[in-house]
Amino acid sequence: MAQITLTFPDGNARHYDAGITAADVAADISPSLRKKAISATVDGAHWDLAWPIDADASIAINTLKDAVPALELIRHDLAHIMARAVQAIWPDTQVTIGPVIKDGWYYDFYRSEPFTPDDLSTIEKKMKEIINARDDVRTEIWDRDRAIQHYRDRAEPYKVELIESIPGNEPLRMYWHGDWQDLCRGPHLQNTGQVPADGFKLMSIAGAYWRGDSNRQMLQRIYGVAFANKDDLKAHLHMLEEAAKRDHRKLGREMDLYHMQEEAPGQVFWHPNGWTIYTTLQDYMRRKQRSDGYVEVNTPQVVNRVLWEKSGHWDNYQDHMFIVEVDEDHAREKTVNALKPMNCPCHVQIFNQGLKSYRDLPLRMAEFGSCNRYEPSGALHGIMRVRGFTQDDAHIFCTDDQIVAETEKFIKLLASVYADLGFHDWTIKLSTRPDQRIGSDESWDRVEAALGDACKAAGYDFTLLPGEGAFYGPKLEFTLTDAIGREWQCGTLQVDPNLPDRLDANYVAQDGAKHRPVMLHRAVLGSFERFIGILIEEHAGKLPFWLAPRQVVVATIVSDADNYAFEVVAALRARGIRAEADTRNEKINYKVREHSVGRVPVILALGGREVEERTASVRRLGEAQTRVMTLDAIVAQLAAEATAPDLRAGAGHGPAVAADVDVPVTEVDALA
RNA sequence: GCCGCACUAGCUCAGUCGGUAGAGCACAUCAUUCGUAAUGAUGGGGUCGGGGGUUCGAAUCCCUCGUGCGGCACCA
Repeated sequence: MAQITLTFPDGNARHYDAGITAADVAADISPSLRKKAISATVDGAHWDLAWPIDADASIAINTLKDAVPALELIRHDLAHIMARAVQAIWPDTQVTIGPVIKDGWYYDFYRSEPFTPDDLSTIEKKMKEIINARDDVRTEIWDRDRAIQHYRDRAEPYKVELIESIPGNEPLRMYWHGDWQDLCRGPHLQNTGQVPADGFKLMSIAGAYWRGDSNRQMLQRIYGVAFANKDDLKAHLHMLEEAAKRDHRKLGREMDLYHMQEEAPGQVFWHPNGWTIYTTLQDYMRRKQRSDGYVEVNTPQVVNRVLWEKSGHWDNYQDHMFIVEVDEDHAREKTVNALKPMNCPCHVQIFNQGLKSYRDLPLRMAEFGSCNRYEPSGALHGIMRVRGFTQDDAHIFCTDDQIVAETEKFIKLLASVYADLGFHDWTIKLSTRPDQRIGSDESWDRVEAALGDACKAAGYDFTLLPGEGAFYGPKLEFTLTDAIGREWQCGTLQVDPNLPDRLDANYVAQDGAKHRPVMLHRAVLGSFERFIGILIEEHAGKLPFWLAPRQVVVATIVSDADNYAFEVVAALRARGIRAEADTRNEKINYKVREHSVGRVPVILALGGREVEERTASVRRLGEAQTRVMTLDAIVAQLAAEATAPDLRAGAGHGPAVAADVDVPVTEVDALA
């Protein structure tokens, strides 16, 4: 028997017969380790204790104290334990797949009767029985035919299909605890008793399509979360409760920002407070874009279907457009229009007016474009996914050679905006060529590389989303996360050589001939609606002072201070600060609480002393401490804080003055 | 769009077995002039999401439509 050398994390090495299992290695170290062990890490791979090791390797024995492998195994085996529990309670249930996900796992079942929320506690109880039974985990290698026959005999067609779709002809690993069996590549715990029985919770039931295909059977998915112990579970559940308090839908009501109602599903009724955030953000973006060399345009809302047919959207997205029919003069055929679902075809119409020269490129054409898309009902989500929204949209018309530089310039603009708005944790995803696409592979190679290079040049990493690009070109997605960690695409940049072609855009190049420009579709915020939703959740409603809809409330303690309160409000408003007086006949405690709940960043309290001394007691949101300051000092300080970041002294992104000067793009470029 | 769940006063929620709807906050009026997260009293407020059905009788049971929530699918 050949000998192998296994090296331990402390650098020591031992020699064993080839084929020794990780469990035997653990036993060789100590009997207690053999008992506590859950798995091994062999040359970096997560290794089942029962698997043989055939060659020299590094090895580490894992116990429940090793968080990464432990959580992986706990969650993984809980998926199997849950499937066993479900089949024990409802034997007519078919099992499909059950992977580990962030914080837990899910398992998809087929059963004719729906699971109810009450069933979750029944299943949990059964799972705890299985854990307490401490059944040993056992695996066997089967060949495919035997496995397929087994699942045919058991009337488990989903498993049959699963095996048949596994490429190659390799044998499969079968897995048991007790008399329950599943198909699984492992690794696994030694026995079900190694799962902490009080560290998991079943969370929800949901529908999910078999194999993610909406044309196929809808299965029932049960989600669970699991941690190494009860305290970690409790901490996780507590975090979810805290996150729910930051939900923009809840805060939107509490702060009186907006509402939505049945007659206009997926569309926002902005209230004065919310609209203040919106317009403040829009003013800011307008300045940022102008100083970055964009020109701003505005295009029609209702556009004849002919343009959408030319652009190709009618074929692909007709069902997702709001159709507007007009019956002029009772003509036999009504004119069919669509509310614009995007701005790009209209921007090409502007580009196409007159002749464009290569000297005009890159031409950066921006619009705060109101769009309407008939999104599927199930997709709507607060103000984050809506049917009526406004993009901070722009299209950069440029040459192939300008793609890298323009993309890098855009990423820098986006990074500067996100930093100004308090976001430091965002990610870039590069979506590459899908199966169904147009254009040559060489062209895809070139453009995908251009986007990746631009990211690196701007100093940012990205992750790949293979096959997720649009049919005409790759895209960068810039994602932010909401209160409970769901990711939302906000910024985007897409390379599109197709639309200029379909809409016959061209420019005259150095050679005197007409050439096609490339279009970069790009947005920093994405939609104002979604971005404001994220902004609210990120700041838990406590927006930066310059964005806060109600910046200062001047609250009187006695009615003798009323006139001074109006004077203070007037002084603040004279400096552009959003201030209002609260002279109601209420106690200061009451006023402080109400405006704190309403997320007003600064409360100025006025009593007899303050009237006397022309001061105010300054209370910042979230701080119990107050500071008495003179009125002049307060006005000066708050006026400074109310200034948008791009207008502050030393703001790094382009001269603030230039923002208001109307100059052609090329000249701004020269300035930049 | 699909699966499941929900919808009761402006908001948050209670409402037993089918017997004619309640609380707190908010709002209004009055009293109170108060020093940093809820002063007290009184009062008004409801087509129980819409429609249909079962029943002597429906917030409650059934059907249907709408909207929302959690997922899935979708996201030009």
